[in-house]
Amino acid sequence: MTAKKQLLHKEDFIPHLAFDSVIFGFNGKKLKILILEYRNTGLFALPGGFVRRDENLDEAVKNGVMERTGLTDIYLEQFQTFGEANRADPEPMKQILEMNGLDLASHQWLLERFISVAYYALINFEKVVPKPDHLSDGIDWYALDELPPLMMDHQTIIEKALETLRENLERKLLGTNLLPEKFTMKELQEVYEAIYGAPLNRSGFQRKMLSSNTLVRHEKRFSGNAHKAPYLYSFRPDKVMQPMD
Amino acid sequence: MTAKKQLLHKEDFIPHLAFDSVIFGFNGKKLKILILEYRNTGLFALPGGFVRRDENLDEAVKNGVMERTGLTDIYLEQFQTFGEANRADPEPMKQILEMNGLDLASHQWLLERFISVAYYALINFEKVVPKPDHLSDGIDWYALDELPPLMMDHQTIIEKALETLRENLERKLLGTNLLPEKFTMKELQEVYEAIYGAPLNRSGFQRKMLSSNTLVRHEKRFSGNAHKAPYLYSFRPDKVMQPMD
DNA sequence: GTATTATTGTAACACTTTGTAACAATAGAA
DNA sequence: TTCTATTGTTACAAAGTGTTACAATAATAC
Repeated sequence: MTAKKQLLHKEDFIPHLAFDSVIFGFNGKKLKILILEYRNTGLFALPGGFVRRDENLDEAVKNGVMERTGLTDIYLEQFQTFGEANRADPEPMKQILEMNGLDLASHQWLLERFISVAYYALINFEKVVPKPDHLSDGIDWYALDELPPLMMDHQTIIEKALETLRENLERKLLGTNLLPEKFTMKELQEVYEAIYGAPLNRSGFQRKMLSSNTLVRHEKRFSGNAHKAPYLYSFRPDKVMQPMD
Repeated sequence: MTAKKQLLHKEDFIPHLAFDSVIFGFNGKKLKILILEYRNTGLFALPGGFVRRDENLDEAVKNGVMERTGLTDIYLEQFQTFGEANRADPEPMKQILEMNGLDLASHQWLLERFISVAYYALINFEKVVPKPDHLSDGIDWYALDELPPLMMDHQTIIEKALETLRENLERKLLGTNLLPEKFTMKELQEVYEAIYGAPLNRSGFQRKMLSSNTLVRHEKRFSGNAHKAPYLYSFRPDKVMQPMD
């Protein structure tokens, strides 16, 4: 057997503090989330990480999400900190360390209690090439209604993320971040419907969007189908709320 | 000189983790906040504290706010975690420790970086008897536009708290928590105006509140003044959102 | 008693927003 | 040329909002 590796040095990180990220993408039909699968354990979890001793919390999360998605410039929003004393069972983490051939003694700190600051991210589905982290061998998109059983309180974290996303959708024009630069009114409506989980009235939706003075109309898009071609739109950049301000 | 005391034992608490509370009260005219003044330092700060190693985060905050206000059953809501690497300057904390005659070596951990989870509380102004904590000799109500200069990023924390309170005011019927059990329509309107910082239309406010089906009308209140007596109202308990769920 | 004053509850009106259905325009296929 | 699916826009009713007006009324002054 090879010597056990050390990967996460205790002295580099703030102890007992972690972050988790709920990374939303929209594939044209459904709202999806990136989920990690840990090597040989059958354990699924949200992408997360730890905060270096001299690193801003926001930066740590930004870096973590960048590494998983390959994207810079990501819409990221902190939504809640989870601090129940018993939110983590150390057993699964122990399994993960063992399966990765890591030295248990020097990674003991990972089995202790963690307070986790949770963020959600909105990304353009088409641009992402998901990449597993050091401890996992799989990362994949899962629809909200087809999630695997998740570690710890990650199911709760996702539910809270979705709740916050719904509350902020219109106020912060979050639709932008889930769509390509230019999109049709129908595509925009489908994003809204995927997030709300309910159909919206086509006419009313169009009227509200147009009257909100947040869209710029561009050329039509000819899809090759036998019907009237829709206009393309983009969001007025000055109307879109920036992340983390 | 007496031997230096030890008050906060490092081993009892989660390191690098704190909480701060923005405790709102309404005195009938203005929205106010509880601010601590540290002994002989001229330093002002939000009431806060640390989390014991086996204690739920929410519980730690609840206990902290209970100690400052003397109230149980407080409306508390977590709204943001502040994790900038440089949010704290260790000097003021050093001063506070010295002025309290505390042993610097054993309290060294208090001078390190802290991530702070911020909560706001809404309380019935009349019922509170504010009590300073161990390190401070003063605690007082300050109107939002008359705050003293505050330590660290506490001014930012207050602004964010107010922003969140405004966003949640109607959706979560937060007005209840700042008023006595029974109140007049005018008093309710004054709470809203204090939070929004802007006057509201009397007739429209009344109509909206009554049509929202969230108020119960009780007997009139005769104030002894020469005009029509207003009805008293209370919120329908089943309509009021509970804290922390 | 009666008049007076300040405040409250409610109605009235215009105006805006929203829900819903309808209709004309149009890109491609038959 | 006709047909089909989808889109942009209009029309109309219903609901909601901003504003003004007015009647009701609790205490005081006379």
